[in-house]
Amino acid sequence: MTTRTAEQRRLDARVAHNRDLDGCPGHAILSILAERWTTLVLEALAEGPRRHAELARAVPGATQRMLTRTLRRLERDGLVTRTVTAQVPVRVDYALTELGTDLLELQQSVLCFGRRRIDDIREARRRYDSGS
Amino acid sequence: MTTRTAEQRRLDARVAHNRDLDGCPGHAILSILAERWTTLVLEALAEGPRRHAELARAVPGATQRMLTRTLRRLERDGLVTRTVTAQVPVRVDYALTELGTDLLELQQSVLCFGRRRIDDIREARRRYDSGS
DNA sequence: CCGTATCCAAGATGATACTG
DNA sequence: CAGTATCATCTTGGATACGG
Repeated sequence: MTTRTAEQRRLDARVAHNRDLDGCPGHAILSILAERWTTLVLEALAEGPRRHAELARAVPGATQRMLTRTLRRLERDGLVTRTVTAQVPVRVDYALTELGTDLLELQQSVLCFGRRRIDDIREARRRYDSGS
Repeated sequence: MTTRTAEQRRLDARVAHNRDLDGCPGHAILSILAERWTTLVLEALAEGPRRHAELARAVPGATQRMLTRTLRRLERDGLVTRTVTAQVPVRVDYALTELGTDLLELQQSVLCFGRRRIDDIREARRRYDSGS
């Protein structure tokens, strides 16, 4: 007896659907870009390789922990390279890959859209918040 | 005596920098798009107005709570309109605004990028994860 | 200089049950 | 049909201190 309730069918649909979601290329990209420090780090690398300490200065909002974490993820995703030079103290350089440069361009489109439309969004929020 | 320690100066810089960050148009857009159900709801509305229940069917992954929450935020941001028709039972229609349609186009660019590059990213992840 | 480990707060999401 | 309320869980991000 396969008497699944309507409730059960809905749950199954959700599970299946969520599997699809995780495979969506769009969401993969968004989850990379939307991480708090990703965009700033990519921008800081736009004009050439930078040492860890230089990036820390270029992105003063990030704690060292978050900067390192962000860089590790970008490296894992093939967006930046990490080069360690053995000296005392150690030297570490980061640079954009071709893939990283490509993503940076998309990031610029998002920024352009934001600049073009952010006022409309903020205005809508004001109206909504005052209306209720 | 303004003897702020270097530690204190760094903290101040972070605070100031983070204020700037929150005002960045790019991050505002990304925080909208990156919410889990935003893209799917916008897509479901691409071809015309939909009732709440129709959206629930179009986005089966979302619970009713999340669907309502997502729609409320999109409404607040001026991306969709919400129209209530008094009848029994009540009828609620959602539709994209011009601003919402505009954002949907940006969303398509992100999706295109993902489709074009996702394999490179996944390959990079495999390499990274196997290498370490 | 560069990175890691620990602890913690806040927000996002989800499960579930209930209402006009 | 559409929405709300409550509670649990997971993920992000931040503070702080320590290590090679």
